[in-house]
Amino acid sequence: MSAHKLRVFHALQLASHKLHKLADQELGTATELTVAQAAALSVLRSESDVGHKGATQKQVALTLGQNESAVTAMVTRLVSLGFVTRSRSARDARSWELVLTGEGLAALHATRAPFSKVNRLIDSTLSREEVRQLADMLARLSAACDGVERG
Amino acid sequence: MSAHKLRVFHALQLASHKLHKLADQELGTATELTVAQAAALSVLRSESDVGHKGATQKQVALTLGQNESAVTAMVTRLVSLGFVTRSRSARDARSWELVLTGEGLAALHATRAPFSKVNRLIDSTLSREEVRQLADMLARLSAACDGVERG
DNA sequence: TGAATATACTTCAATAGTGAAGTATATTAT
DNA sequence: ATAATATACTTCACTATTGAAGTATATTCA
Repeated sequence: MSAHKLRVFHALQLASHKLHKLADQELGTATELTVAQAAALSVLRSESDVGHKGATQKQVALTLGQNESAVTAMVTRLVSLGFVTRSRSARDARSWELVLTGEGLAALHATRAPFSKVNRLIDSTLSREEVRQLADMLARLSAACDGVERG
Repeated sequence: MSAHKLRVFHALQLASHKLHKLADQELGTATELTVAQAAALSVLRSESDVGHKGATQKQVALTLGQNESAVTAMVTRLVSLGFVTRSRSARDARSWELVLTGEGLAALHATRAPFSKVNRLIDSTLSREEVRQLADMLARLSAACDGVERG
């Protein structure tokens, strides 16, 4: 009985890894970004859209479920690539205000086409209804993981 | 419409990452293995069970969807931890025969309890039928990725 | 107000993976 | 048999992440 659930965990890790690798290969030929970089930039885009102010590294870490040290390293790379600016927050001198540059936004747009190749693969594998169910289950699993920290 | 599929891809990466991190935390306190190491060892156990001979690095790489260079590094770590032996194959002098040691098998067994905590989280989030469907969809997505290499 | 505590970030060593270029052994075709 | 090619693995530089320990700034409470 345990083997059954272990299989789900392993199946999730395997599918995630293979799709990630495939997506990185598609991005590699067509864009200047990796999957991980695109994820970070898209968080900055959402956060900036909402508040007009830049996001903090803490916000990015929470959204992506990562440690703050991972975000420090990622943002350092993105800044040196010219896709993000990092300036001290006026409200809190401990935190940074991260803002997408024009180049960052353009690079993020350029990921749409290669990502759509991955989308087509998913579409050719799962029905529309299955995609909906999958997204729902995955969101619930993510939320369940968040609950563990506190509970 | 594209955003919908992108969400599934991101949801998969996020859930996978969070569950992986959680599982590593559970393993960390209770075992000598990481999730990635347990995955590699469990491939060796299956392959050994079948043929009585050790698996090759190529077999591990194919099973886990990884590059051979990743497996080289992983096996080096597992050998230095004493969980795997690596000896030249009699049939093919290019390849290694990888075999689980007693300690490796014991370490793998010790992961069962911490992994079952992750299982319980999955069980408390998804119904039995949903777990079945999820595993099925993930297996199909993995297979679809494999098909891309050739097609 | 000042001391204790919490928060935002950084640094470091380590694991884990990629992809490109290389070595050594096998296999295939001429 | 040998030349061309394929395969199994290695090495290297790099991205990406963790977790522990540290710094600097905020917040809270006595």
